Amino acid sequence: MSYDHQKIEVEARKKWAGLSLYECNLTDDSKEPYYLLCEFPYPSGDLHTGHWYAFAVTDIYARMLRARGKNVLFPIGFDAFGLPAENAAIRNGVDPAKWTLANIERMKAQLNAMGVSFDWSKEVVACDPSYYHWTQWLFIKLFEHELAERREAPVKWCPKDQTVLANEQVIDGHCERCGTEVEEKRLTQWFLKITQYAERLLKNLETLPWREEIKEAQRAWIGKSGGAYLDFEVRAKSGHRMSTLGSIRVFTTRPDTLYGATYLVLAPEHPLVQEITSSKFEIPNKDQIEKYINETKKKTERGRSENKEKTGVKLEGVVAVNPATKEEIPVYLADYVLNSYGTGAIMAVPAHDERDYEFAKKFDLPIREVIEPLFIKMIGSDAVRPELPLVERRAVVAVVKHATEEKYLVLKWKKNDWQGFVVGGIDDGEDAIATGIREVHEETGYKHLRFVKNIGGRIHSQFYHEVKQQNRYAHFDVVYFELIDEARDEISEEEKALHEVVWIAKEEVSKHVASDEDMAFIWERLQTSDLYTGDGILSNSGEFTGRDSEEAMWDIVAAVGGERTTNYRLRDWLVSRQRYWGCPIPIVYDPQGTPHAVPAEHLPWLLPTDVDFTPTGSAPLASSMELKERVTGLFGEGWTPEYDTLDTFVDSSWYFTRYLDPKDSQKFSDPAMMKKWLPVKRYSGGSEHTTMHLLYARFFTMALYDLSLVPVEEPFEERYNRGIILGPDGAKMSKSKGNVINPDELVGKYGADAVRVYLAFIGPYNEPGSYPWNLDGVVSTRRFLDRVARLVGRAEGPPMSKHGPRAKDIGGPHMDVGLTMSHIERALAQAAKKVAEDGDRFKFNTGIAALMSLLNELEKAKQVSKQAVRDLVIMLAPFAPHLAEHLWAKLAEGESPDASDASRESVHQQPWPTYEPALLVSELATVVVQVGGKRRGEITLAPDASEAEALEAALALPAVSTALADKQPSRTIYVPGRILNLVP
RNA sequence: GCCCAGGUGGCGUAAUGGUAAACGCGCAAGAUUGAGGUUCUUGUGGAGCAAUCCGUGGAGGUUCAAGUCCUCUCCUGGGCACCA
Repeated sequence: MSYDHQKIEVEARKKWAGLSLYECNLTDDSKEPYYLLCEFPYPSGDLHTGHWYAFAVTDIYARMLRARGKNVLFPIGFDAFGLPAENAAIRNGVDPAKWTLANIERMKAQLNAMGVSFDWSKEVVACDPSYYHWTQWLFIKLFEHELAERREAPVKWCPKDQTVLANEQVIDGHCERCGTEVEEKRLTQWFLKITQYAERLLKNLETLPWREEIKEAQRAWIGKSGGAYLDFEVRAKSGHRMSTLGSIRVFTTRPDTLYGATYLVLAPEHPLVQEITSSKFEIPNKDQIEKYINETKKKTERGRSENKEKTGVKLEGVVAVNPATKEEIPVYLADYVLNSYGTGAIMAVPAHDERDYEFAKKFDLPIREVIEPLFIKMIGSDAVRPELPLVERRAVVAVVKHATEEKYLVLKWKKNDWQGFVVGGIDDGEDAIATGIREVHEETGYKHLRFVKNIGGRIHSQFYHEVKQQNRYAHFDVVYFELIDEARDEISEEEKALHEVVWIAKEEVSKHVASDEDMAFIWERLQTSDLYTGDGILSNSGEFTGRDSEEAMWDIVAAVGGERTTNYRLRDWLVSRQRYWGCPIPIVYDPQGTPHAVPAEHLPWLLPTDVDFTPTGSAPLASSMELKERVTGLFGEGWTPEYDTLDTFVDSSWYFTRYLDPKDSQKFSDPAMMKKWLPVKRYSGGSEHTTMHLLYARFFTMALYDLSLVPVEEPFEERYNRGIILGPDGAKMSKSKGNVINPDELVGKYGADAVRVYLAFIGPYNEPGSYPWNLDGVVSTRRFLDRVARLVGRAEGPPMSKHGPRAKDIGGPHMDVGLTMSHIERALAQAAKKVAEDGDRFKFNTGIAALMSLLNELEKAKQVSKQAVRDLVIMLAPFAPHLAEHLWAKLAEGESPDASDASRESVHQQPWPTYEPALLVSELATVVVQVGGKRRGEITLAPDASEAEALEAALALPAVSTALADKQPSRTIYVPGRILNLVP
């Protein structure tokens, strides 16, 4: 027997509509407030699986919290400005407003069909003038406090469509609509100064109880790096002499490598480039430079980084002076340097930076090593012993290649298992090559070596020398030899006893030297390049040579008059959009072109409707006569409107405050309600909003907090990112793959409740995983709901009022043996606890599992009290709201209506089942008996049985005595109610 | 390349350091049924007749005891990415 989901869904919704169950009374102080928030959707018109997952599952928690006595605010609205409406207008000539509002109506109906308990009385719609009135008002507040400003910035421009493109409309550097190559154009645009808040946005993350990965993503996005500004004098040729032209300021995180800076690189957009090329100075390759700058302009910043091959051009006739070495070094333009980060200029240190290295190799620039690696052994038997002094030694590592084969010489030390290349101390007056030859001869007998090269510079190593029993601080030269022939002298017995000489094939060497960090480093360096990007000991660095690079870094900055500073990857937030369907920027310009905020009495600053959407090369609002006339009428001749609209992320940066006072025409929100309800207790959303939306909303709140407009600095106390639902094939759902599951179809077939329960049951909600959609899963959750319906059908027992006897008091003679009423009571208590607790952690999958277990117990019982079934239905109600409502009514059939329950007509008004805490402690516990950690049996005891009792019971088990072989355990570990481990 | 999160039956997954696989799907056998479906019962990690042994990506380690803690490693997913 199966319930008729379509019928009961319609009936339930009819009932709820009459009761206004979900409307939150914001001013009710009798209950604890709980603000549960879902990201408001874009009204695309279709509710897809992702929406179901986002809203239906979060709704379970909203309903659960209401049952548990909280005053729950669970609002919803629409993020209704945005590109799709405008695209529809361009394609089909429909009015974006009409298109959007029609979609909203359709989505509302779909949302209600999910059985979601949103409080529609708080609804906000971002494109409604009553909402964007306050988006504009808040923007003006930011403008008045100089947190919004105008600046020139590039936009992506499609020359064929004559239109500005949003970043997401640029596919691989081409226009998504016509495929034309995208160009960059500079326009004066509005920015919000989020960078001023970079440090606070970063700092506050420490105190937010969010998942580490969400915080980490935000940290990466903010991208803080400490470093210094250093100034390089620039000289250029004028006539026959070089004369000073000024200085170039660079930003570097590695001022310790300054002595290795062998050239400078400027971003092609760097202001000095313009200055130099247009000045009287002689730049022989001016044409070449201009050509390069133009080529760069065509590329988007993205395109510049996609082409990994380094490009650039030398600024001929210009040199810079390295402030440390006083050397003249060349200056290049290259697009691997971005004008928007740091100062748009870098000092290039090819020996210690990967990108500079690549560039230097390509343009044949000098590579000067100034950092030598230092290895300090921290673990193992050769770890430095802190109590002993360090003994410094000059030494050599000799890497020797076999004469005829691709094999390398490795020594295996017998005493301590160490293996590596030949190592030896340099004697007085000896050079590294001679030392290498001598050591190889002494230790291996080979006598004909050909010196090939030094590998990199010196390396330094601190370790404990086990044979010599002292701490060593060795400074190694690394020399590479090839064997000329295999001629070999006999080696001394003494050396033979120390180590074994082996030849290792090239591929195997890394395995043999892996255990020793410096040997592994040497081998790696021989195989690849002489690039080293780590810290270490300074070399070739004048007075700083020999010092630790990290420790000497700020002294070097001071010595050249540099300035310590911090840089952020985060850029100011560009909010101007050359679009129609967005919030108009409430700014007008006076005849001199100075921007002024539209006075508050003229807000909302309405979006004009007489607009031509056909792309003409200027912003759509520029075509509105009404807007022009409005401005002239209000402010006078010569005044002009701002034609850009705001990024939709601005709309969504404050909507959660509007829910607290959605209809207010006097202020953006109510201060008392904000004080009571903010921050949002739990914010449920998608991981795609981890950086942009979440960071923007945090910035907005922080800025408004500073302006005393909101009472909290951080808007969201908890943030839960949901996983994603994949297609049945395990791939991301997409129309082109044909693996899209349409929820409507399943809802029609199995009912909204079965789909809700399935989505909740599929896995933990708040983990970043992804779950393939499995059709059988919906069938199985429907089966579970059918079983509950059947159980209600056979429920018996005396009618129970709220104040009547609890189930345990009415046990009586018809109980099944072993399934006493108290057994059922226990099962109910455990479920009530677990479902609530798992709900708090958004682990609805195990919550449902607990309900299924409870159902299994109730089904096993021959007689089930109505009270027990009622409790089950109440706990099921958040998951399957329609069915629970139906079953609740069925359970009440034939009972005389109790006056005191008039307000509890719906199952969704019922309190969560309560239970005696004592019921959670079972009478008997199964204790596992282990012998030596292996399971040998189990005993059943009272949960608080003593160790002696447990031991006695355990020793009575044959398997235990066999395993003990009649010996007494030397030790016993007893965890009451869990385990008894006997250690022989 | 760098950073983060994960790897557990045929599948989704569950396990405060304490019986690995709860709950469900699938599968198998049986009961009910005129048949199919539904429903119900039982079984279901691997090897073995059994006692028992082996099992949480792999290799080590800590512990009386490790899926869980530590080290290394491989794989998958996500974020960032020429950010100086």
